[in-house]
Amino acid sequence: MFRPVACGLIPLLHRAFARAPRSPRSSGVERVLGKDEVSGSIPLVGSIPTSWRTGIMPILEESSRDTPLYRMRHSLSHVMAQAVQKLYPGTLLGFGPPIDDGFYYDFIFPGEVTPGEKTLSEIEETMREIIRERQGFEREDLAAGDALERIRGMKEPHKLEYAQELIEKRGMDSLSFYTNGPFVDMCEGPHVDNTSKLPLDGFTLRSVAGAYWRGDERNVMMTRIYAYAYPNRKQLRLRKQAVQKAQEREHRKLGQELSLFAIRDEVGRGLPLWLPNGTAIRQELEKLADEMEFKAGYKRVATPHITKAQLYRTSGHLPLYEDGMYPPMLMHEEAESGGDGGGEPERYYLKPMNCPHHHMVFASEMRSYRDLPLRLAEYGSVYRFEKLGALQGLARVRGMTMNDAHIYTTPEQLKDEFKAVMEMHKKYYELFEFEDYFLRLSLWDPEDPKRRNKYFDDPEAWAATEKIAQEALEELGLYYKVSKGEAAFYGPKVDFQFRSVIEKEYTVSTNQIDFAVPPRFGLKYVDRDGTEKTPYCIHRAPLGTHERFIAFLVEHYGGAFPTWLAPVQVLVLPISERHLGYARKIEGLLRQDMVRAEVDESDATTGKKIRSGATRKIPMILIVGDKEEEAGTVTVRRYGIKQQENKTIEAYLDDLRDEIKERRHVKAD
RNA sequence: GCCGACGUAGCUCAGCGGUAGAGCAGCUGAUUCGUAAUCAGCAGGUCGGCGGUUCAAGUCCGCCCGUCGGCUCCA
Repeated sequence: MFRPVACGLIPLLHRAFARAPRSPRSSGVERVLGKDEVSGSIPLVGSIPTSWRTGIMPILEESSRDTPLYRMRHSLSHVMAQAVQKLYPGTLLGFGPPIDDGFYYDFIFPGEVTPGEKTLSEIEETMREIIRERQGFEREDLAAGDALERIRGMKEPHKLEYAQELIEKRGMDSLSFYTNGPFVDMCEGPHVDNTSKLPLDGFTLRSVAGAYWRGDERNVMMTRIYAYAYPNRKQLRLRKQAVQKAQEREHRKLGQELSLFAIRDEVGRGLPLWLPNGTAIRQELEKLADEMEFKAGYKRVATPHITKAQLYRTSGHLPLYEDGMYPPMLMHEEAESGGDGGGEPERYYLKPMNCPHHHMVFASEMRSYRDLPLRLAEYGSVYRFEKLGALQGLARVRGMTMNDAHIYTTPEQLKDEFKAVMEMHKKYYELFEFEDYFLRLSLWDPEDPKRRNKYFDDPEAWAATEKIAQEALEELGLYYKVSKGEAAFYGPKVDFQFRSVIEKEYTVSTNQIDFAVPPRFGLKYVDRDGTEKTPYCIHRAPLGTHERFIAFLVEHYGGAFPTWLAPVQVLVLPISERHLGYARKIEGLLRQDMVRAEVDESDATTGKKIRSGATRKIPMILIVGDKEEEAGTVTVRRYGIKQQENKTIEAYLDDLRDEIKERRHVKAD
């Protein structure tokens, strides 16, 4: 929804872990794509079809740009540009592509004019006038030189810049132009043949946003106008309704309604307070990770929140990520270690990642090949100074606690360990019943000028580790998308990409190979032959961070958690005051079983108490009145399920224990 | 950080130059109730903050802070 359909690129979406045919050998680097190719979207309604949900490997060929929907949206974007230039003469153009639910166009408005959302309806009206004029779209292909001449005449500097790039860097020998009415745009097309084909009531201008030219903050800030566009009013309305419905599941909204977390400016932006309900979920996740990691041979460690600068110089993080770190605390009482004796104060940083500390744990004693693989795990809290405008509820924060671990391996063990981590992800994802996500294999891009200094320049090591990561995916039969230039600075990685209900894409989990940092720390193990060797390191976080992971869980379950995860698992509901004693007795039994239970002690009516429990999405309400008290039973009313059950207390407790222990999902009606 | 929109009670919102309102939540009382809202009362707001215009400012203007939507970055 947010990304333009880029030109000439074949988007691939792979539903990982799908029970689909093994990915053919030809998948992978042969299919390396540009780093920003389309990723489609959850098709709320009428978007470009993808198989995000169906598990079939979708390949949107270039021809998919030539759908009626695409043409319609693209042509509407030209109509919008024409309308804007009519209303605000002198407005310059950027890009104006169709997107998954409509289109946008980037503009630079002249002088003091900065249209806000109030002017959108005016632009919309002008667009409708243009559509009614029944303008024809005419295509014209010009040879490179003539094309440049034409664009110079159009006085569109950004179009010119792009045209020059197409000709000089990409070697195109001609460019195409589309004319409709008085409006001419350099554009690849295709378009509808006449504006009369455009739906007068199928589009609406949605928002005004700033956008840097070509997405680079060093460039000029343009004004982007977004629009929804569908073939007719009904589909447009469906889209708007779907967006509204999605917002009801948004973790920020549910987080407040369910009292999971709070972000207070008094504490700091991006620094969430975990309320008791949210903390219960964190504890359950930590229990789960403890169990999973213990069984897989991981060892728990615990490391401090602040550390001397030298550690991050050694790791290589400081020069690369200092902007992303909280500024240092200067300790004037201590001379800087690793300094030149010039009396500089010691600098301590809040840790932005756990790996350097884990490397120090590795280095704390002599290691033998017999110690490997050594798997060090920690739910570690880290702090990153994310940009103000980037913060987003729990999904992007400045303080977070990560399901982190570092696995030190010999070269021979690397692939198997990497695969074992993938398998662990699979177990987790099956447990949560996640389905809508895809894997992204992120590789080195030595050509990327913006990041040339980011990477360790060791082509051989990159090639070797990228091969291992790719083979691991292939051998597991996983689908994935390749993204050049998205690797970590220390090695290739596989990211697990999810979309939030408001269709933002996030990395939730990650599995990374690191060949670069262990040598910088001088990490060694003594091999079988008595020589010292440097281990590889795997960084992995299947449960990501509590913050982002829980944000996704909230949206995934719409706030209605399975019993094992629910902040309040059982609400005991006495019919009247005389049943309070019995209700409290049951609550006590549940508490002794470590079940998060409450009694509704209000004097509201039964209907009101049920409503209030249901509003809190508590998985089970136990109704206890005369019948139950006499028979020693409870009446179980599950969230979202009409059919009630009456059970003895003992039977209920047994069933509940099993359900929680097995972390079962119980489907609503 | 940048561009735009928006900030009224714990929550959802009305009021848009002339004495701050509603519903829900909260508290008190009555009610003791069998499956998604019992009734009544009370309390709750320097209308985000600071300046300005005006006889008079939630209401108009400016700056700041915050929230949301984008751009960028990332777990």
